[in-house]
Amino acid sequence: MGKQMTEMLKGTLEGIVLAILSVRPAYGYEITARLREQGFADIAEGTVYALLVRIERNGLVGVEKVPSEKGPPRKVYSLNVPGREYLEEFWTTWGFLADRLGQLKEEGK
Amino acid sequence: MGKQMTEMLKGTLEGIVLAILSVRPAYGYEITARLREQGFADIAEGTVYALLVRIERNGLVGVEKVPSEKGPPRKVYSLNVPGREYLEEFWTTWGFLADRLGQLKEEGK
DNA sequence: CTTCACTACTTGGTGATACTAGCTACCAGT
DNA sequence: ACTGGTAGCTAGTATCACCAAGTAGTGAAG
Repeated sequence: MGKQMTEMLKGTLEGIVLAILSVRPAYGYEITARLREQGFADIAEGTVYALLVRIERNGLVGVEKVPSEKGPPRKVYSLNVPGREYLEEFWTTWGFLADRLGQLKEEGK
Repeated sequence: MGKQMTEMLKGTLEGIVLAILSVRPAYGYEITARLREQGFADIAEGTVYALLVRIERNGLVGVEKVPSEKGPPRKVYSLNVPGREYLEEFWTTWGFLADRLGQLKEEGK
């Protein structure tokens, strides 16, 4: 997309990935692919991997190495309890923001 | 609020301010006050001023200096044509993101 | 008349985040 | 041997909001 999307993703991409992981565990390459399918066509692979390292370091996910038939072993991430709490906070924050924005959009027309 | 909100505001605060200006021209101090009323209690003044400088530099707004009875002269910003186009793009981008997030939230429960 | 409070704008430095642009490595098919 | 798909990693860059402090003007309180 463009610069606007890039900036908007700051702060939300983390929540998006956590939300994906809340459905079921997944590994980086898979998450990137799913994002692309969902319309986030130009999210760089490197971005996702860096984000995964970060949320692991912050203790929001657990990791398990699983061998793959095609290529190097996968690092499968799964949301843990602190991760779920963090995701809840994310939805609250997002809800507040979406409310304000929705209101502003109404006023603007 | 917290770190999540800070990060989420990146990219959206600009749109929020442009949306405020799309209703009618305003100056920095006024915009800050209005944001606080609207629930963005802890947006730093410096942040708003820096943002205004940026959108002026990017040619999205016009500026007019207006004397004030109380304090230094006000710099009144008004949205120009490129600014309105940019705001349109912002709403499109926001709409896309809000859609995806809404869908993800559904799947997650 | 000096201090305080409110109005109004400015500036330098910091931290967090996504992007760019590469790289390593494993496997299958041509 | 080479290509393409799978899978993960890294260094450097740009952008953005925040923090902290400062500059100025006005009016009211002491």
